[in-house]
Amino acid sequence: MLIKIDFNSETPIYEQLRMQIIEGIARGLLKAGEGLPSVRQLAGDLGINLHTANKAYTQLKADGFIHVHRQKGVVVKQEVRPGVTDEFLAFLEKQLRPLAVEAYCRGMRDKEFRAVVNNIFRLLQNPKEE
Amino acid sequence: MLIKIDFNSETPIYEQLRMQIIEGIARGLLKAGEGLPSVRQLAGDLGINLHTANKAYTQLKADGFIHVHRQKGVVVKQEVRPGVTDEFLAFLEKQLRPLAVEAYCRGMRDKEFRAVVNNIFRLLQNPKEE
Amino acid sequence: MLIKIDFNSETPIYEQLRMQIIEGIARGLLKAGEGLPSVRQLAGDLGINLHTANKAYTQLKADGFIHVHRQKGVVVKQEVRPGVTDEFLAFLEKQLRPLAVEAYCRGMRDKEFRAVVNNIFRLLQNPKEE
Amino acid sequence: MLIKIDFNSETPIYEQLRMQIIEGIARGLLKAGEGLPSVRQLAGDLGINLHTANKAYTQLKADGFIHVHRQKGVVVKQEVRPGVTDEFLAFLEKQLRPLAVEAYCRGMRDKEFRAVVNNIFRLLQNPKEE
DNA sequence: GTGGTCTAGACCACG
DNA sequence: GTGGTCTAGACCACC
Repeated sequence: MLIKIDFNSETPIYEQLRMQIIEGIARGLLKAGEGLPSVRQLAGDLGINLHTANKAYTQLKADGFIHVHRQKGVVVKQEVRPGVTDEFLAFLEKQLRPLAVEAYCRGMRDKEFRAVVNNIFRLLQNPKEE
Repeated sequence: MLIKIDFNSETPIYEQLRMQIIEGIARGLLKAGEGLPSVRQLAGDLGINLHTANKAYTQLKADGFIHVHRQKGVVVKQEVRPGVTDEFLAFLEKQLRPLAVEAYCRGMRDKEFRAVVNNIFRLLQNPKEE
Repeated sequence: MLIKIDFNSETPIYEQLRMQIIEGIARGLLKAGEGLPSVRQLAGDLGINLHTANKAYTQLKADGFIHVHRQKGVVVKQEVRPGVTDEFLAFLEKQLRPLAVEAYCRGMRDKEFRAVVNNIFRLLQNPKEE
Repeated sequence: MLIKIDFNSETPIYEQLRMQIIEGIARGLLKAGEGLPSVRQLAGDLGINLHTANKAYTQLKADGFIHVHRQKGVVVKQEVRPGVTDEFLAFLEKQLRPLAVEAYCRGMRDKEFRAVVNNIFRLLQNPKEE
């Protein structure tokens, strides 16, 4: 899977990294059991610091998306994913609201907003590369 | 309109302030021409720093939501808002994607995700206080 | 509350820090809402690096023991604690087993082992300093 | 006796190996004088590195659990084990404390904690396989 | 070779 | 002043 970092983005590098790996898992580009590059290699390939790459992995590990195999290295987990907790729903609503508000204020209505959402989900369910 | 600041939130205070005022305008709680409290008063009421309140107002002014009237003080603008530009659509998609991805990865499907979106919009279109 | 770091210990500094703060909360030495020193001050006082202190705080935050108040700084949380999840029970059993095994092998029996456990719990329920 | 390695575990392989052999001795599955597989065979069977298997044996030898017989190979020792020294008690208390603290903080009380301990000991005293 | 830990110095946004 | 992020260089244990 190809990972791209936007060094000008406001979102931290380790966060971009984290999200793209999660997206890879969600879309099936990264399959359960598949190995991921080592922190050193990943950092080298992307031209970022070892610790930054490590931070992304550490969080993914804490969230149960990946785990470290003593021989295979870093690997995509197959078992339980976090799931849709009430906590997550609250988080989602909180994150979504400002976006919806600004969209509404610019004249966008729910129908158009949902269209954007649908586009994203269609992409997620489509396993081939963009 | 009542404004509430969450001091434990990760989102900066000035940002919370800004969003709540925009939301007030969107929902019609703040009408065009209506006066807003001065920076000093707002800061005092909410128990926040002067600079912080000022930052929110400055940005709202730059975005064309409010303007400063020589006599009435800070008032809500009546003119048209920026509208749904292609730029905004791209921005929206970029912000929405990581949320959708994580939701999807946790087992949420488009239907459930849209339900959350609908909830928010229903609230926006309902002019009475929550 | 007084915190002491053993620089010769095998357990990482940030882990010692984390455990002592959790212990402080458990024993009631740190009460809900109480403020904790800033990372910089804590690091300075203990003679450790800023990042090491930060790592402890970051994990405590992720586990819901503390949170960052935008004005008061780092604060002990009052709300929900992690709770006794099945995950934690499995973790506990896994950690406990090697200790029990070695104790058993040295001739210790369950009664004596429980005595040690009871001692620790008695200390926890006793709010005054050791 | 059957040995199982968890390659995803945080505890090093050689440590898992060591603990399982000690547990085997404790439970009477491995009797005094009984022969153990050679380093080569053990490593081959478990699919681990030679050094790793060797490290476990070396430590077991140093701790007086096994010894190398010129002809029989690696055998379980029959002599007495170190016993419950004050040193070991201190060690035990130090290891147990963080576990008890976290458990307590999650709402677990001594009774429940002891129940977990009892489970482990019951297993140890039961000579048949799990 | 790997990941984990610690240190150090720098910049930025927030209040 | 605070916490958050990024970079850098070093050491260690494990395999």
